[in-house]
Amino acid sequence: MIIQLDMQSDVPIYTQLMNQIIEGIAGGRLKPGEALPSVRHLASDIGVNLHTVNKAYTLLKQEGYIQIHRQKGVVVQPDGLPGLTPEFMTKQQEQLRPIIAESILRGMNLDDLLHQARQLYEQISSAPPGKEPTP
Amino acid sequence: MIIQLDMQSDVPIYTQLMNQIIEGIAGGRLKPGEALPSVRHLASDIGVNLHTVNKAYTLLKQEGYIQIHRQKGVVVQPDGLPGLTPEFMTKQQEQLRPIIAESILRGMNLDDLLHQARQLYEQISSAPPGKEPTP
Amino acid sequence: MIIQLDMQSDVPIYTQLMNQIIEGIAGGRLKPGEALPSVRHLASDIGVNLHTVNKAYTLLKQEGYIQIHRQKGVVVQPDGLPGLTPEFMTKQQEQLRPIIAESILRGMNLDDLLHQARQLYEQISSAPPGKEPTP
Amino acid sequence: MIIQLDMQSDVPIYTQLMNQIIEGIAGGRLKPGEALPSVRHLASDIGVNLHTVNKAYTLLKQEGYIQIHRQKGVVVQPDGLPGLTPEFMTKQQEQLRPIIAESILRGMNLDDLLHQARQLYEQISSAPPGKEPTP
DNA sequence: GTGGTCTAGACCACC
DNA sequence: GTGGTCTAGACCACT
Repeated sequence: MIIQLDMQSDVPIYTQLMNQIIEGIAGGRLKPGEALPSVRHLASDIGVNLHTVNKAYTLLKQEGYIQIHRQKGVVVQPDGLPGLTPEFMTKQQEQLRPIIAESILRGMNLDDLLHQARQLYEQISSAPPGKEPTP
Repeated sequence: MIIQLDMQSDVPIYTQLMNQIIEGIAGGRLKPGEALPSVRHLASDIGVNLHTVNKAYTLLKQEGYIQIHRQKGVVVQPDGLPGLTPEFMTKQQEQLRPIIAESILRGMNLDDLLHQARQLYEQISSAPPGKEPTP
Repeated sequence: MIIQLDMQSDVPIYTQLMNQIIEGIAGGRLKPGEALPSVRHLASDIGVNLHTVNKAYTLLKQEGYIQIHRQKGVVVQPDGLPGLTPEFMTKQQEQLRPIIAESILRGMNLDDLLHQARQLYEQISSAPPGKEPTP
Repeated sequence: MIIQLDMQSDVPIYTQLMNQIIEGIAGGRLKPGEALPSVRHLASDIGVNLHTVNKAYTLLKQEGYIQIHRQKGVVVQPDGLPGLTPEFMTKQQEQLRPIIAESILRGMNLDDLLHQARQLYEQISSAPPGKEPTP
């Protein structure tokens, strides 16, 4: 699992971390039940502060994407993931809304937008780097 | 033009303001060339500090959505926007990526996602609140 | 004498006015002793406030470029223009300094900069629109 | 890096700050990748408000001269600048135009103007104050 | 009355 | 401790 961080970005490092781990799970590169590196290990690997990794893990746990065991360490949620709660749907709409508004304003038509979304959906769920999905 | 702000939200007020104005333009409730309220006026209307509105306007100007006109005050950009520049497409992808990844992880299928996007697109561009253009 | 103003510019209208009149004199389109339109006339011609034109004229007078007669109205200074005072040289350097610094930083070499300056010098002093220099 | 501000000048403090930092980079006194003082530190050093420094830094960041790095703080842009884009050339001409017009009007001949430009170019790019790079 | 600038003080998110 | 955000109040330049 390779993590790419942009230190100049205005999106917080812990958020970037969360996003990349979520993408990893969504793409199948991280399987349910699989172990994640320890806070200390990951922090030194990617060269960020312990607190930063810790915050990302804590939030991922709160949102139900991972489990934090005292002994086994950090593992990807094996018991089924959160699902499409009403809260999530609301959050999703609020996030999509400004992106779509700007796209409209720049003259993007509906088909192009949907095409873009489809492409990203397939790209993310296809999990290019890492093992082939078990045949 | 009605502005709805969520003071509890973690998204900055000036960003909420920007988004709502962009949505207003995208939906046709704000027409190109139309005047926007002055910084002071809008600030007292929505009950925030003058500088907060000023920051939103300044950023909107920098991104080309509005003009700050020496005589007419603040007006919606009458010439079109830059359009679908490569920079915009990259930004859009980076914004969409984590949203779609999380959707995948929560089990949303492609059709539902596209449906959601279509609905928002139509909702935003239909300009629901406000009078019909006088026939 | 045609005046072109940019209402969106962040440079004040009265400054734009001054610059254009100075350019007009430098280019020979306005001759020493020649009359300029009255404050009222010019203001209504270019669609700006009386005070704005008045401020431009007052400053031009202060700097010695024009004279304001109670009866003859406003005329281009016939008695010889200010000249290269030490104050002007200082001002000029302070204005050029940041422009040149930025040019250096963007990789413009000295020859290109000088070429640019020469071109502008010749362009401005050649006075394309208006009468031919008396043969 | 010594900053000299003129509190009486009509050019805004944040602009003076920007210009001096740009000159510092152009002259090699500030090297690409080098750290700049924090907003608070610089503000107290030069005796202005924190927000004034912040504004200068924010604008410099927007124009690509510096980066605001999540870990290292504020650093001089390590990658080069955009270069001589058409937008820059246009902006440069619009800035030079009134300066040159006024110079012509005051009787400065072309050679003297070019001499002045060359001198400033060399003065700025020679980086006078500061130690020689240790041999 | 408009936007632009500056100051001051406070809280928060991030690292 | 860092930058980011918000508030508040003041003065000025411009129109």
